[in-house]
Amino acid sequence: MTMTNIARIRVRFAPSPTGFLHVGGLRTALYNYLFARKEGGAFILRIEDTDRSRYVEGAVANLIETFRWAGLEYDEGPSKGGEYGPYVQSERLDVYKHHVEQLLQGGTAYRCFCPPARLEEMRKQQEKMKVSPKYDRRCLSLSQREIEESLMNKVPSVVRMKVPDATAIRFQDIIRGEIEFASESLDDQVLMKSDGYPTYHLANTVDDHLMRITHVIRGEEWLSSTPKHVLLYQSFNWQLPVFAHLPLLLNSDRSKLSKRQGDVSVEDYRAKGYLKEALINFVALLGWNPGTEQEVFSMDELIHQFSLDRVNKTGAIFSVEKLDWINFEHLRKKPDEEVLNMLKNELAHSEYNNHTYDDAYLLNVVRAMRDRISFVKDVIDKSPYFFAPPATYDTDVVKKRWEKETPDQLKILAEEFAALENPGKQEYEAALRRTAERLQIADGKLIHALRLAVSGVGGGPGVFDIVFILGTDECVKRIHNANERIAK
RNA sequence: GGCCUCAUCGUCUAACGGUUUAGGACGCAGCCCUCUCAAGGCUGAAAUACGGGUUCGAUUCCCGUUGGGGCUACCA
Repeated sequence: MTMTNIARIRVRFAPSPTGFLHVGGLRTALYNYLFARKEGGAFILRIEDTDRSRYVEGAVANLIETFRWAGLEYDEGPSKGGEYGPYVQSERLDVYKHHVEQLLQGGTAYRCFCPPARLEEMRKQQEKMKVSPKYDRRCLSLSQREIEESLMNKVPSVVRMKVPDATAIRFQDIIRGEIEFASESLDDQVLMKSDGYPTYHLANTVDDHLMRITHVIRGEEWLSSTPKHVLLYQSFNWQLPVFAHLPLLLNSDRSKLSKRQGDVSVEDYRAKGYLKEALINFVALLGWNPGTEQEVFSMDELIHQFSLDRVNKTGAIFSVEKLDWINFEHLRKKPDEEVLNMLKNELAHSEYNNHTYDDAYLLNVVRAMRDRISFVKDVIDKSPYFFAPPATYDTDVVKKRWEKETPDQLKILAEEFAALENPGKQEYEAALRRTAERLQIADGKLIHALRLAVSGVGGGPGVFDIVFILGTDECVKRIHNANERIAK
């Protein structure tokens, strides 16, 4: 029996449904997930759709599907439910209304009837005078009667937070230590918009409290809004959660990771053929490391080793070279049969989708190619000759390896192959070496010519592996083809 | 501009005042292996932004400079 009465750890990922899940979002979600699983806590998904103008149809379904693909299973959230739902903010409007009312009563918030045009004009003036744009609190001095009158006349209004004067707002961040803001630097933030929807600041803090969130783990872009949230917690007299602001993911020029400079959505990487294990592994390492030299992790290993105090502070550039290597590492760990299934799926979506290949054949192809690829679809791209006879012959290789006596030599080799009975890889090799000796040419010369004839290219698995996989008949056919089509 | 924040190889990072000629990984180059291409093995080039302190001793602590980033909406 321990003396601690610390509540069960609860964390959340709270995206707004404005499009596809960003890799930065994936990392934030992952750290939340890893932390929850490591600590035996709960991982909650909450949709922050309070900006109706940016809402994208289908974004939530897409997000949920991406989570499912990535293996980020949430304990509470949309289409799953939970004790503290609903988990979609647009379904919680009455909750926010109620809480804003409370703030109004308590005097830590006030109504503002200023038209947008006035605010804009004011902001322009302030910028011109090089002072930081802030609301001038004109509506703070409205009398009760004036407020009621405007309300009655249905003058559009918002509710603003009343930031206290001359106060230092301090909070602890697990990753960054103590952070302090002067209240003067804070604007009287809008909490409730004129359309009746809350702003992020209000909805987010109210929900975090109501949903018993213990740790707020989010991107660094929220660091400067945190004092506003702290103020809100204080106004409600609520206990502060623990904050952890994650370093940002950056473009190669060190600006905040964005579109226009390459792929940023998880879907893009999924479509390119990256394994979910690789993407997860890679983003986990962007801002965190276990302190050992291990670089390749399964999800379970990440869960066991993850800890927030090994998250670092510097933004990390998302560069794909290492991701490719990690993908290769994860791919090579998969059993042949699993790669086979992925290959069949790739074939179904390739130009060879009207051919059928039997599993035993494809399994041989997989075994021959697995060390040579980073992506399953590379099997098709790098060795199309396993799926159709060569359509062309690499001209550089032809120039280097194809001589005028080559066709005759290959013809003899083909006859030699044809005479073999149920040959294996070794028998093909023996036959070739025998032939080379008989013709008094170097083994290599015949090998290279054979490779070109059956595959059309100069690289790939061992040539006897290729020949064995293709089979005698196919190879003989291809040799004759090559002899006819390669002129020199 | 203001506020906040960050600063080790090209990139991801290790080092929590001394065991450091600053370690690992990706990428890059070379060599070995080899029928080619890979994989694998070995080797190499490559970093503490700058300037002051503190200390017997600073990558590590403090201050400043510079540079980067975030925020500065009735967006999240």
